[in-house]
Amino acid sequence: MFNLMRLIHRSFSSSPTNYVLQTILPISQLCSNGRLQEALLEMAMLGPEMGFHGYDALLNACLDKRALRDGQRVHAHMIKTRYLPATYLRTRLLIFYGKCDCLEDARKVLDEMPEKNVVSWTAMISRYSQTGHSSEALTVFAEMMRSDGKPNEFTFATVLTSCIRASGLGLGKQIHGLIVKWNYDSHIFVGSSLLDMYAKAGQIKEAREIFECLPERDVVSCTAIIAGYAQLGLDEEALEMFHRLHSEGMSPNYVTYASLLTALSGLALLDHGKQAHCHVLRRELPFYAVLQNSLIDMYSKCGNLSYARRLFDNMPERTAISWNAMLVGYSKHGHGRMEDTGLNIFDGMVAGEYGTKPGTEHYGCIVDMLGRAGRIDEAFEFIKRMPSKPTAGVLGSLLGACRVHLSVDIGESVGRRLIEIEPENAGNYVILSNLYASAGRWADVNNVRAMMMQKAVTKEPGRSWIQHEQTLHYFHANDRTHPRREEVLAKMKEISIKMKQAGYVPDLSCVLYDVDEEQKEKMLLGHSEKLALTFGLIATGEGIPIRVFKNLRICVDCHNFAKIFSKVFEREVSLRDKNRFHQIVDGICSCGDYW
DNA sequence: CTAGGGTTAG
Repeated sequence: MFNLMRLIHRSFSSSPTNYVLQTILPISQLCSNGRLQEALLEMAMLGPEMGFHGYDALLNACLDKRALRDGQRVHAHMIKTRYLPATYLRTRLLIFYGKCDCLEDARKVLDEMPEKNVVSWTAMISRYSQTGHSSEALTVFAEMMRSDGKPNEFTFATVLTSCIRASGLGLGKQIHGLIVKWNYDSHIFVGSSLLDMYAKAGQIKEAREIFECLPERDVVSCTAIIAGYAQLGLDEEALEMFHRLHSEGMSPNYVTYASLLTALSGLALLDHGKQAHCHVLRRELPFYAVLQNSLIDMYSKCGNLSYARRLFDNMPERTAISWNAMLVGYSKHGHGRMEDTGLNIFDGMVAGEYGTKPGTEHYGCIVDMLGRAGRIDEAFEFIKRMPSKPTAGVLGSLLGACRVHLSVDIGESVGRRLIEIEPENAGNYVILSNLYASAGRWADVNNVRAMMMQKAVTKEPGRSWIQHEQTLHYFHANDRTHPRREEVLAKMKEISIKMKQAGYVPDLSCVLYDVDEEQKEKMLLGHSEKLALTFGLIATGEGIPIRVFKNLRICVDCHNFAKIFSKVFEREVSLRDKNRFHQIVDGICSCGDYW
């Protein structure tokens, strides 16, 4: 380098163009030595002779430091000296503004470019998409297509991520068509973006197919398919793909672990979750908030609140998600009981104490809270006072509360309304018919069933499982598939007698069929969570806690059964259902029977 | 010069 400089010096020292040596070379040297301010002083002394190299060096230095002010001075200098930058330099300017989060300025640079190329278009699209401005990203993409710009693999990889967020799968499919037409579909970046799009749209089969057709796979594409499954609650499939990633010789990174943990929390596999945690620590993967948040969630959903709390306390920086995960943990474990505090906070919001007025989601929280506490009338009044139309989520949580607290009238009105809004959601029909059943209104039960059949809505079948020696043992209601079902049934007969002696009274309102009482009792004993509990008693040694999981919400009768079970057999029982954790010790549940 | 996958929430 030094020799080269001397060479340049010798050949140009007497030439009129030796400005390169005297001015621009020092500027780029100052820039690369991090002495940006001095370089800017040099610039101030010069006119248009700054030229391409001078501006390029300065802009690069400003970009490195994200020095917005300084970059603006460079830009101003170009304008003042009437320098007309070429496409490359304009693109650098665009990227600079984009990375400094000045999207409007970046956009202006793009608009004023006499000739745009793929890079300038793509840089703009990518900045919009990375800052969450999905529809703007799509607008720029559309403009690019209209003005005959030809997208490349970079453009496709980036634009697809905005499709699902801003416009739905329709546009995504059209772009998919272009990708196939121009042969970018086997490109690994484009492919992982594509499969991610289909997965996020719920079309996991398509996503899997794209994944399988990729000529090569890497951590990112594997993580995309794992995350896709995990986000849809297809936890076993997610685990399967995680194993595949391993067996194909790749190493998971922190994003992979975050998604893996989602799947593990879904199945409540605490031991595997701990293992994943160990791997993360041993491999010294970056401990970003994303990863910590998913660990907090995993521990809390797997029943280990104190670990979750320890992680939370040790976080150097918490995001909103960390707080949510922790709060959800407490509330699912029944440590909530904070209706009055909640109402206070809400009133404070209305009074403007927190700088934000309550929005739909806050009204939703209050409705949920009141509903769980059995204050159904108040919750219903609250919904009427909401500033906007109540969402299906809010109505759904109130309907659930009506079921638990047997408020038939309000439940009926909420349920009917909900079915109008969400006719495809099987849960709505099921809860409404449960409610009718508990009131003995069998004609209405049949009516709702008929509506369900007519609209061909199907409900996810209820099942419970228990982990034993690295295997998950699944049970359906009246299970006929488990290899040890005979043993379980025999044991069930035996324990039901002991249970009754200890005060278990079957809650017949939990049966959804109009049959005689003896039949009802039999049906109750066939519930999947009871079968899993019984299996746990057989399979594990004395005094070992039994942990059962259910994919839907646990029924009132099974909850009661489990409480007495824990007392009679001196076992700690933990029951995790779709929404909540029930930690039962000596007949007392952590939820305080507050669902 | 420009690119893909991520945690919570009835």
